[in-house]
Amino acid sequence: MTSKPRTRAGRGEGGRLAEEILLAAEQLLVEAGTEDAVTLRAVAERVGVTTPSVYLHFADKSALLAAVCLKGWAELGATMAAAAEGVADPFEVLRRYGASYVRFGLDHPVQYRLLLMTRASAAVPAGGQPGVTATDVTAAEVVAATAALDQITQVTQLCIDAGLFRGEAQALALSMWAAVHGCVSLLLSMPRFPWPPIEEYVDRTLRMIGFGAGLISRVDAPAGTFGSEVMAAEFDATAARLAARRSAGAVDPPPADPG
Amino acid sequence: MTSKPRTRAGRGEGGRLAEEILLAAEQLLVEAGTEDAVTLRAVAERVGVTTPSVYLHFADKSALLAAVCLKGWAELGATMAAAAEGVADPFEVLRRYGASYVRFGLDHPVQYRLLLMTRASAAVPAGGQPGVTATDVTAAEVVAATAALDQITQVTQLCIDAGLFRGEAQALALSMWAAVHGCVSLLLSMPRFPWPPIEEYVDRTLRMIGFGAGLISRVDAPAGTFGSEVMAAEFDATAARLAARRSAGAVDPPPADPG
DNA sequence: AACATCAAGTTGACGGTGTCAATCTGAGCT
DNA sequence: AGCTCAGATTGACACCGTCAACTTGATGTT
Repeated sequence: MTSKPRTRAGRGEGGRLAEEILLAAEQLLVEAGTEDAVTLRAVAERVGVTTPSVYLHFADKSALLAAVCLKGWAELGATMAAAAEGVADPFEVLRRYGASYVRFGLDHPVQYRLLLMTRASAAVPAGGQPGVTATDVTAAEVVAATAALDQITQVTQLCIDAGLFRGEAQALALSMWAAVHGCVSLLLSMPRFPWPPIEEYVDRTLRMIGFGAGLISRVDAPAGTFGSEVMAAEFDATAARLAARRSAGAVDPPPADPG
Repeated sequence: MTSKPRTRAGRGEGGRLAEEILLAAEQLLVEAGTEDAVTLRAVAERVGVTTPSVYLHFADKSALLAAVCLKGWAELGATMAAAAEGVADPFEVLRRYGASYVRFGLDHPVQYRLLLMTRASAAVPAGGQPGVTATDVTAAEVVAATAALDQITQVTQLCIDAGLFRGEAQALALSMWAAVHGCVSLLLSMPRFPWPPIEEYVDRTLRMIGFGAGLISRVDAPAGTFGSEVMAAEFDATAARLAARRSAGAVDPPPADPG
């Protein structure tokens, strides 16, 4: 079964196997598209090593899976940043962050589900350094997950500074996170549901939560009430004026196709 | 191990065990808080029967788990309806639907996760009758999941009829679903994250997505653009007028504490 | 009341899983 | 050349979901 003879690792170089194991696990994960295809035996065989050897480098199976997820999530921050590069308008940055967040989730469905759609990954992000030894991943795991949130929070703060939002950046960001995460989660959980075109769905959700953030952060309605009839007329007037000023060219030109 | 002697079931009455199995599985699920505590052996022992007997009533383990989830989700529709009973304002109904949806998810964490936070439960809700034989649950599973969505969609349509929203009800409802589901999913996935008070978090998210729905459904900005500076002033003016009219008592009185 | 029927339930086993204690082995230092 | 101990293996354990073959007993019929 084992193909390569595999020269044994030297004294200090034991960590080499760790990387190979990580890679093999990741391959199995994306190939099969489900985490229960990632068997310690399958991983070990692919690397060309016996099963219990995995335990020399990972505390247990869940630690291995966590490490795999972590590896994928490292890209997200950079991806989001790249999607918003050169964009000055913080509101537009927010939209692009959201869009690339969703795209990332759909591109890495298994990792996303493992990290953010399972029970009780540890949390309290205080002081968690990414100095991950591939064993105490549980702490670093949450750091990776909240890194995206931090990025969103920062841009939200910029929106506040620009006078577009009001209130606490973190609070607004958490709700926007819920919206984008909800999109990803639903799309992943119900792939056969008759969704509208994904891009439209995501964009509509982003505009709703974004506009909502702008408006709600200025309305000091008591928590727990919506108001109703008044709003209809008010929204109409606002929408009309926004459209008018928009067509007058007072804002950023529409960006190129967000591919 | 088996406590009761268990009189054998009669000819046509084989379905009696099915219910007991279902109940035992549900108990194990909520007691342990995780689905992998629900072992066919554990379930069988709790009922007082041997393991393979389960297969006489459920196709396999996943069918059993699906049936358990289904049982829990049956309540949701009624819960949502009850939460909005006697409320005339469709916008307020929407808020209460959302709040009770989230509350339901947090109250049934395991069932919620199993049904809406795992991979690829079947879909295409067309014509799926809830005439569930406890075996072909996969179809009825999705019916239960989308029942809540349908309820939201209907009230969204009422909001459209009332002139509060514009556009396609289903599309708006899907985005609002993403927001509330996102709240539930995040709260369940990261219980140790330093969340703000849950009620505030949920209410804020609901107001954001609700206001956003009202506003965005009237702004025909090209998809993929947000606009920016203009909005700030516009939002200020809108918020001020909304607050003024609100304090003039033009809308529904604030509801009692939504407990 | 005796009997045959066949759904309801059991027995025993298979292959697969994560995990671990005990053991071997060989690369690198002395 | 030989020691050392990190690196890797052996063999086993307990548990899992699942199934084919078997037993049992409540029921409808005679």
